[in-house]
Amino acid sequence: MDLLGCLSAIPLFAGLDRDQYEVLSHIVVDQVFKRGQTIFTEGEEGRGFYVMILGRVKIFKLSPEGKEQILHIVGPGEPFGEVAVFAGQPFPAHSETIEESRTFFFPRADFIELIKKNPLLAMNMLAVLSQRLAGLTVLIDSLSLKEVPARLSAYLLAQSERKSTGNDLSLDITKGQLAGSLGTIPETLSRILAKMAKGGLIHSDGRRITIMNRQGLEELAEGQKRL
Amino acid sequence: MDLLGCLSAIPLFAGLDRDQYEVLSHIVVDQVFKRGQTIFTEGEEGRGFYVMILGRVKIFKLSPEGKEQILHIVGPGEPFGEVAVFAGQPFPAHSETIEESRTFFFPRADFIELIKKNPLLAMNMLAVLSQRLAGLTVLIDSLSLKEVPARLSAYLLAQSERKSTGNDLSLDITKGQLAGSLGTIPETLSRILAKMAKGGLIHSDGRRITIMNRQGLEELAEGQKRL
DNA sequence: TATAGGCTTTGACTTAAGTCAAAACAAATG
DNA sequence: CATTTGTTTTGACTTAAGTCAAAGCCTATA
Repeated sequence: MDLLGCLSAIPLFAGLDRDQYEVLSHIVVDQVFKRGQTIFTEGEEGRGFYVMILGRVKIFKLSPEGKEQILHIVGPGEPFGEVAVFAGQPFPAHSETIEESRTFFFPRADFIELIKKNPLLAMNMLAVLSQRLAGLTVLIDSLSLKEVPARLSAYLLAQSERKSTGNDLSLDITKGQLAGSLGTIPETLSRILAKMAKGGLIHSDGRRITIMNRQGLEELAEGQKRL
Repeated sequence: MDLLGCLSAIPLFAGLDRDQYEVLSHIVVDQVFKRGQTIFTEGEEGRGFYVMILGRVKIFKLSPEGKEQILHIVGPGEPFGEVAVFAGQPFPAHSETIEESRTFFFPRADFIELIKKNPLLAMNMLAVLSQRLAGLTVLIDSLSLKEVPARLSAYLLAQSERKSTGNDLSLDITKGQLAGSLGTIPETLSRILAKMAKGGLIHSDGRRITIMNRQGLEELAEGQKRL
């Protein structure tokens, strides 16, 4: 797809006028990555931010022992790496593609110029950052105050909601990545899925999962019941 | 202190000119709270945001069983509750004063008008949100990838850094609140402090703590050593 | 200064979830 | 299609941190 077409499909740039798209198209850097490539590393200086055009990246923290906590999986249309642009700090996390990807890179200085002249763009960016903040808040809540079965239930319910595919859903990430998103490890995830299946809450076959008892899952997610 | 004096001491409003302070002073609502008062509740609609003038509030999540995870303790000069203004979502967490406090409240609609006309204000707000995001990122890292002794060590080191009072420091929150900030409970915190003292890492007497072995604490914080 | 309420500590016990190791399964590539 | 590489599952074991209950401390105020 052409530059302007891509740009106008990005919610962050919604409502901008022709001139502004023009400017954007001049400062943007079109990039392609293979699966598993690092886009930036925690601690690295942020020279700009990215918008995902096609594919997906994981944004994650890494422990010294190599355990990953995924903060966010970024899909098409979403920006990432913005924090480093505005906070004047290095990137606070790592990012790596989980599939072949295409991104638009916007150099810091140019973008700041642009945003200073476009209140709407500034408001859009404030909305994006605020939503991310709300998102991390939910993650903290779940890591600190819920146990793994509750987190997994919430994830499955959210997923079936988002895709509105009834009670059937197919994981769009590996179970290892799912474990990393839920703040646990693959072994534990595996055991809990097995337990949920045994308890008649779900039916699980590889990546396809069917919700057999939605209310049960909801109670688990709320912490009203235990597995 | 008078309105304008207070306003000009707030980093978020740094660099604004006289006219803009004038406008701010007209839309601001000066509020006073006693210790332990709720300012807003998770899920409540956000009609505006706050800046702390004097005192402190805790921003926290609550589990069904009543356990608290503190996201942030807001002190003088810092804004809070901004997410609800820009994300068009309800407040994502609770807030309650931990001491007698004075806040400035800025109603949503008025403030949005103002920010649309002031690129500098927008940039300042972007910086604030970005820093918060980076902060939550660190919290997630520590909750998910570190154990309690490491979190506590990091906290003590950061505290002694921030106050640059050598190896002596005095906790400025209760141990219960500290536990809530570290994602644990008072009993666990108490035991770990006792263990650290026994191990010669610190000396602890009520709220005063002396760092006896800084390198040891650093190793603990990094996860290179265990308690 | 007595007393009530909130903090903090300690002990005994339970448990969720992690580690380590190995097998079983998929799936990707030459 | 065969083999290599990565992912998922299972089992046996360990452990950090939580629960519950009780006692001990502060310290604020009446």
